[in-house]
Amino acid sequence: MPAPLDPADPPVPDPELTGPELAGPELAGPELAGPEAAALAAFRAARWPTPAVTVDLCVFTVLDADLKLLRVLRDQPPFAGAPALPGGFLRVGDGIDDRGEDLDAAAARVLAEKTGLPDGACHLAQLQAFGAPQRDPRMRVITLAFWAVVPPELAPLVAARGGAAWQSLAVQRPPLAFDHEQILAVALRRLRAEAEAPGVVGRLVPAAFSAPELRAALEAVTGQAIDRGNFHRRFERMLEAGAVEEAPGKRITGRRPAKVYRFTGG
Amino acid sequence: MPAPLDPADPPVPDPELTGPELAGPELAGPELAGPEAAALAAFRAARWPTPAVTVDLCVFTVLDADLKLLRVLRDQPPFAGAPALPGGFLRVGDGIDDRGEDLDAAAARVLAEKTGLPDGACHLAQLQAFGAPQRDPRMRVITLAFWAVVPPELAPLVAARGGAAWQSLAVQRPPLAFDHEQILAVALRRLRAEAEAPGVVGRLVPAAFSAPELRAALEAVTGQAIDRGNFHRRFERMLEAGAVEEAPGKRITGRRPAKVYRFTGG
DNA sequence: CCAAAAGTGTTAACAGTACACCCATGG
DNA sequence: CCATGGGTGTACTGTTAACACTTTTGG
Repeated sequence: MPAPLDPADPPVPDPELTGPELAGPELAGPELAGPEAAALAAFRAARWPTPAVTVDLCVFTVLDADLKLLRVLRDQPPFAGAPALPGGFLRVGDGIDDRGEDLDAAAARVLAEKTGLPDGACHLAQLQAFGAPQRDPRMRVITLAFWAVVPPELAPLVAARGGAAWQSLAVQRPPLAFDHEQILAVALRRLRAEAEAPGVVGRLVPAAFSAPELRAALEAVTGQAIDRGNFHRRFERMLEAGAVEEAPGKRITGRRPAKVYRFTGG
Repeated sequence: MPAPLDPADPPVPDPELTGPELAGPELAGPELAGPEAAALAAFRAARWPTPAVTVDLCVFTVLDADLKLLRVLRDQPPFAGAPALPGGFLRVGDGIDDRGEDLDAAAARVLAEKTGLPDGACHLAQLQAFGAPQRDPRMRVITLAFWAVVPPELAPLVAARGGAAWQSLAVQRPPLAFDHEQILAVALRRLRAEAEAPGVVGRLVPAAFSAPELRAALEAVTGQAIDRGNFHRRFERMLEAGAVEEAPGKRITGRRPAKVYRFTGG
């Protein structure tokens, strides 16, 4: 079971994260009148035990026809030294007046923190929640898992930042900490299922790409070979549908050069 | 945005739900020694603001070739009197020694509470988390949405219990409270995508069913007509694959009786 | 010229669509 | 006997898989 908790792991109470406790009665009242006010105050005064909520990211990219995952190395126990998914706490504010950030915004923020990439450059979508009671040995932590795809041209930029690095998924590797292997398995299924969806397939290759490059990227993602001829016809359909268009230039590979294309915004 | 909170809505602090606050330093230490103990204690002592976490269910059934949703009526503001998805709080225990229940277990428990149905009789799977900051006007609440399919033969049993009732999705209806319409939309997409998956299709019809009944159920779920002849061939493939088998008896409908089948456990 | 990779074509099998037809039953 | 609906067949179409062939390049 995982909690990213990242570099500034547990014992560093970020002033932005720590605030007044959740729903203290003395914080109860914003501006509300009528019969609802009583119910509101009572609702907030009742203290349910609440779990810690984190966001974990499965960030993928395809480099050199090889599917890679962004991983950090934990510097705190538990699992100190082990690789893990990048993640962070969901910002909740005080829960009453300051409601904190949306789930998607939290994922985008963590992604930006770990990669330094501008928002919108990557595909980012929610996977599901993971919350087995013992998934974090320290306390009850529920994580909202997201998956993301970073365009190959941007991938080298993220490695420069501290901690994070690209790990090939095609080779033997040490297991991820917590239940992150389980999360990765679900994310991989989702990535494969949606590899050809608009918004995803466009991030598997550079902005300008050749048909063989796209085929190789899809092969890297799905893990199985794609017939060249059959793929070419699928690609021609994408051309006719207007999903891709020819781009200027040619791809020089040492042998016969290939035409280059780009995905159309629309 | 939603928080089910259900009959026993906010101001009734369930003794099973309320416990010591999360991660008080005085609760820090179970049995752990070595250098990890310090980090553990520090981690637990640091208090992050945590959101309330609930579980909301989109429970479907097909009755009389009509797709229906299980809904409750709220008896507390906000949205008093409005229909809503059944739901409840995730049990977390104290988060340290008592870790509470798994997410799937929470969903199964809420489903059992609202329907009285035995576990395993229904298909139940996680959808995703919904947590827009203002989805509940009272405070920050994150809900883990699940979707479920109840076999038609068991559906009449649930209406007997308090509050919950089946609402047809084919007719005009008042909107659900909070963001439950948004959750329902996602759940419907998922139901339609997985309607023919094993474990789902078997819950759309009674244990003994005729081919036309299954066709009608799928039509009710997807909302569009299915050709009889084409469906028959698909059904024959299911027969040959061993997914379904003939059952004794005939379906007497007033016209020509139809053969009855049942889904095979394997 | 040759190897390698890009690009093109051919074919069979299969699944989906649309529609026509027969058969069994209750009234 | 007849209307209704269960059950069956057929022709057309589009997609996929498998594989052979041609073209273009660098060495």
